[in-house]
Amino acid sequence: MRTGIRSHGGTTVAPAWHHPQETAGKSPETPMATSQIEQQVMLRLSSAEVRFTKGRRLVLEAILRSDSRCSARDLYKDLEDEVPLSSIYRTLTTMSDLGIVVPHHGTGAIRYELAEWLVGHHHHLICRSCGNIEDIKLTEHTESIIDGLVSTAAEERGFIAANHYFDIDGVCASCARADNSTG
Amino acid sequence: MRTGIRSHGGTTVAPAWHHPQETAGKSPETPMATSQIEQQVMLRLSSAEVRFTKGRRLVLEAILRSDSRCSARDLYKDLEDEVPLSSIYRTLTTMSDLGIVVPHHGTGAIRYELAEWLVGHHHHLICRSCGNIEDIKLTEHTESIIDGLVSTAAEERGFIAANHYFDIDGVCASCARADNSTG
DNA sequence: GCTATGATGAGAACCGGTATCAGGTCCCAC
DNA sequence: GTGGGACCTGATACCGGTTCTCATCATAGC
Repeated sequence: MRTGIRSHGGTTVAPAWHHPQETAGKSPETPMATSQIEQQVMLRLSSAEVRFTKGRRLVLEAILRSDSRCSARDLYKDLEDEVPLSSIYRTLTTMSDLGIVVPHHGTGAIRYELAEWLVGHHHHLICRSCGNIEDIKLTEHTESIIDGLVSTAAEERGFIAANHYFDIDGVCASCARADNSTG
Repeated sequence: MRTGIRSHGGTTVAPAWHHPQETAGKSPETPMATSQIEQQVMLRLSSAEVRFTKGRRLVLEAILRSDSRCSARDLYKDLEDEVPLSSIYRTLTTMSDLGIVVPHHGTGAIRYELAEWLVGHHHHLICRSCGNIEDIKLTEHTESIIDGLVSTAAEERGFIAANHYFDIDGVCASCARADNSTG
């Protein structure tokens, strides 16, 4: 676990947390426009001497098109006979190592979403019933309270905090309604 | 995803979030003693009409012995030629459905830890470098602040919050030291 | 254009987890 | 105690997601 470097028979890059933008925990107040995101991704790829090939562009565009986090298979559905599944996996691994996308390990397949430095800092409402995950942005005031709690808890233990997860788990509005009406 | 009921060729039970102790989000201030946990687990199993067999007892004891969250394979290492791997998987599924253990999907295998109603509410410091996860308990005051943030964020969106995750990701003290000394 | 290096594509291999099913165990009624 | 039914176990086959392999292709630099 120490090195964090994976190969997959292709490009080998440094793990995400070696990128200053991640560890600083800074992310834009408002998400970037799609074209701007593509620019930023190209920059990061080139700074890691990784080519922005057709396959990688197609995968990135598919991720941008999809409104929620997506698995390799989801992307493959979108990109069938344009990019083979193995290349999608490879691209996701590369982009994850470069901190462009973030993997979410849950039930079933790993799902990826764009990193916070591209789409802005956010949290999640996770529905236990339908499994849906809603992204939420908290107010600046709330975030500053959370930041305070994080730094206190971390500093007390000699831990260097880089990021925090503040996710809420429960039952979403529509499932709660459905559950009420069916008993 | 709706029903949450899995079979696995064995016992079929209601999913964890149907148990009042979970959804109420209440957990003891201080963790129970081992024997007391075993008592509580027996109670929950019997209330679900699931037997506390030798295999299940051995798996539970192995979980109690291990100081951190463990995977089916970890337990198998401990219980080799006492409980076969397939039975360990089955037991973990059963206990997870009954809300006795909680699965953590991460890199690699699913790792299980005892549910909060048995070991108390806690949060995590996750080291990106060595992968170690440290359990931390926050002060009552801090928890009440978090509870406030949770209910505000949830209520605004018609979401019924049952639990929250407040985990901090970064570099642990020992990895930070190692990283400094090696450059 | 040539060459070194990186990237791709197809498919095999791997691995964690689940399903199947025969056989064993336990509980309860009689 | 014994017979029956429900539950549980153990061995193994199977499945789906992911990674590896390797031949081939593309690109940048000379």
